[in-house]
Amino acid sequence: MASESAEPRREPNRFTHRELDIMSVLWRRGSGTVAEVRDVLGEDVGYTTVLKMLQILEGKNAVRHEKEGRAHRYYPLVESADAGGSALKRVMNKIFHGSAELLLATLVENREFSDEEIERLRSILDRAQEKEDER
Amino acid sequence: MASESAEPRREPNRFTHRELDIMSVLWRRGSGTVAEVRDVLGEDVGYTTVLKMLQILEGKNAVRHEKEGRAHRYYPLVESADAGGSALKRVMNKIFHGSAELLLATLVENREFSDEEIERLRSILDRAQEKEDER
DNA sequence: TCAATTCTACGAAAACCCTCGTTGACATCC
DNA sequence: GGATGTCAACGAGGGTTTTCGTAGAATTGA
Repeated sequence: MASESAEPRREPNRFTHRELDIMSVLWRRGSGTVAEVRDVLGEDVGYTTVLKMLQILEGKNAVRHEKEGRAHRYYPLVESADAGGSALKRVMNKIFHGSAELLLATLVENREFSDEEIERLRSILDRAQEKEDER
Repeated sequence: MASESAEPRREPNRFTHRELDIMSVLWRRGSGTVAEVRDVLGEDVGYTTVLKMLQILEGKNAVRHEKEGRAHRYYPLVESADAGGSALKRVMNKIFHGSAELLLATLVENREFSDEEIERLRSILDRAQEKEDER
């Protein structure tokens, strides 16, 4: 039966939907007040809702805030690269059987890339290979 | 009779956590009974829990089942490539600012790929480019 | 036949996620 | 001063997700 070690702890860098919406804004802008974040999200999300989510995220150590006049300015503590790495790993393992190739194939299949874009993608692989070769 | 109501409907191919765990097993194995799925997930998930999730997934048309003896055998209806495409798009937009390059860079950074793997990734790009050139 | 096992069905509890109403603090403008 | 606007805090409501207890049907084995 279930080991009762308590901790229904979530794996790190896992965000719910709304949390991700909000983190996304902070990553893009670097920081944001409640009002600023809300502006980006659209007026159909209540002010207090955004505030609450930011407070929840703060409780999870995903953001921190500083006083700015009478308001709070929130900063992301979790890096988007980290969150992205976790998310990609999850997607790769759960959906693509752990295969990066399958993942990449799906990516390029679902979106039409121009020659230049593909060139840039290719150069990312080149750089990775150089690093590999150095070892 | 104005059926207005703004669809709280979820975008297609979006799975919750547990749902994804279960779909993942079905994608890997091709199909599974409740007991089989549960074996893969580990004994810390209750039998009836797995059954319930499969029934929920069936209600969402993500799986179907056939009778097999006294048990049910479940088959995925949603393709992993479709779910993967949606998931990648979401990750790319929310976390990587819509940039496939950033996504790929993070992917190759987080995991060490061998030369052969990188070669295969490269050939995926080659194929995509050929298709592009044909147009 | 009886007991144990293995299965589905159902319902509801528990946990979590998201939302917003309300309050009170402070600031500004008249 | 009083009205108005912006802000954080708190708490609770409602929805969704995840879990499991219980019941009953079918099968197996003694």
